[in-house]
Amino acid sequence: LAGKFAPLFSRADVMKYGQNIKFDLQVLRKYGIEVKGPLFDTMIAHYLLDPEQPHNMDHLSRVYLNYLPIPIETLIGKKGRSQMTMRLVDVQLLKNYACEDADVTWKLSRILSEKLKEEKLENVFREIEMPLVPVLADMEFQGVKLDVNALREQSAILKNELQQAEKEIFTMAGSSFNLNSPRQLGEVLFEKLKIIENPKLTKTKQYSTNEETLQKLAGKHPVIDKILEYRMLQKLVSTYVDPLPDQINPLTRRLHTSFNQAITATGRLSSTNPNLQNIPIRDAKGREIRKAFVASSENHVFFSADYSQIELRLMAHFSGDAIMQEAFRNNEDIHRTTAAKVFKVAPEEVSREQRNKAKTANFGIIYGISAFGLSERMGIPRSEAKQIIDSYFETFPGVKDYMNQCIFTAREKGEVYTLTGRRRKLPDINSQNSVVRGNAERNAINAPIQGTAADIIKIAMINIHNEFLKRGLKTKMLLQVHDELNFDVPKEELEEVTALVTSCMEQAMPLNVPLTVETGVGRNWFEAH
DNA sequence: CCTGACTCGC
DNA sequence: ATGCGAGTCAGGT
Repeated sequence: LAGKFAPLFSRADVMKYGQNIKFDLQVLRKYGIEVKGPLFDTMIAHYLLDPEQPHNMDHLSRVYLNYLPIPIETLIGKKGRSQMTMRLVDVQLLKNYACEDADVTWKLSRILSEKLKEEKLENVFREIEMPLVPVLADMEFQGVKLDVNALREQSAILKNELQQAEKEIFTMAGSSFNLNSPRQLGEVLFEKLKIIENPKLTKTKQYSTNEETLQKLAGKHPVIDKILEYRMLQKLVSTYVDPLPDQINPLTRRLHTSFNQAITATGRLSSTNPNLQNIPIRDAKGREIRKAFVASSENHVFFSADYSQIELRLMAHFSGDAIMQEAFRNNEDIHRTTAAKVFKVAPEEVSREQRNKAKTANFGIIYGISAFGLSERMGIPRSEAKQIIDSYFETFPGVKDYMNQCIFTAREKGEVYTLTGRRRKLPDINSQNSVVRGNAERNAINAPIQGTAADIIKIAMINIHNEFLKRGLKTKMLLQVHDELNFDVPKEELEEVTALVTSCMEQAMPLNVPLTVETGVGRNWFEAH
């Protein structure tokens, strides 16, 4: 049956409609059918119209067609052990379901297509989101090779350290308990050992034992450092080292993530099953895990390319701030330059501490931070934080104006936009509740920046994918981590691919500051990054 | 099966 | 009380 439709699917002049059409592409691919040409995904169309709403078909059908489709549960049962597969469903029931599914998708597409046009979202839909679908499908299909032995070795070492830490903690605490239970840990620390007077509580009145809280208590009792060590080791083992090998597909022997294109409020992708966008890097022990993400063979290398400071560069672009733009045009170390200007010292006189504070301030700015937040983050008094912020805005007056402009636009339009016209609605921007309103104001500043960065890397991915195809390269794009792309490259293609990827990423969108890309290469992700 | 606390990434 | 995500575990239903 699939064969009869194959010629239609391969026609570049026929639009293919679907709800979550990446899934259909992948199913058809299993039957050797390559789908070509323009796509229309109702899920993604609705995501662009209102990213924070649900995008499942039942919801869309109810809202736009005033119709409740046959729930899939009536065919295959509820989720869980007893759920059947589509193959086992009576063919007459399946026919009704499938035809209705196609009909609802088509009817939705008529309505959503019109709305995209009316709301000036057709361009980002047609030129970015739809062309990205087959790119992501290819990346997911390709998968990444995992060195299982490397992880097994790490697992053995970490579990030893974990046992040792656990033993020492129980000795210091004078009893055993479930260390993975924050509640039990809190009772031991604050009721049994009584390490401080008035412990911080969570919103549900439990003792707070999170990392930030424990860091502040580190000097009070030697057990605290051990607990922090235990937490780190436990996280590495239970989230990465042990589960990852179990998620390898036995047929392909690769790890295949899913990239979700219709989840985030800002336009970023997200990654699940497994999430390969949060593999550890900051901590040395965690970073070792990246050694297990390897090139597909001895003749291939793992190649990584990431944007340098893309969000701050976008702040410089949007704000038009002359000082910040100049720093990027001269390819300066932006945190050092910021520190020099904010603390009024020569760039070469900037201390490590000053640079770190400037770095925190730069990130805080993108997120719309307050003096309070900055003081917490830097571990300094609020008055000092306020001085830094004042000095920051004196240094970069355009940034301050731009931030106010974002909030003004949001109040007027009830939404904010990225460079491609992608939008985020901000219904709370005029809320009477200052907490709720403050949140919307930070979104108004952050969403255009984070969202434009997402637009840019999506454009780069599409162009890179097309160039690979056009030039007949065997290199495969594997992973996207928000400002970074990773590839499996045959050694003989490395030179060409490095130039091509760098160029596609740097030239993805013209801005009034340059975008720069840093690349790395090695046998694995650890070496490449 | 759900929620909260926690911790990993950009 | 700085933005955006996902996974694990405990502990409750």
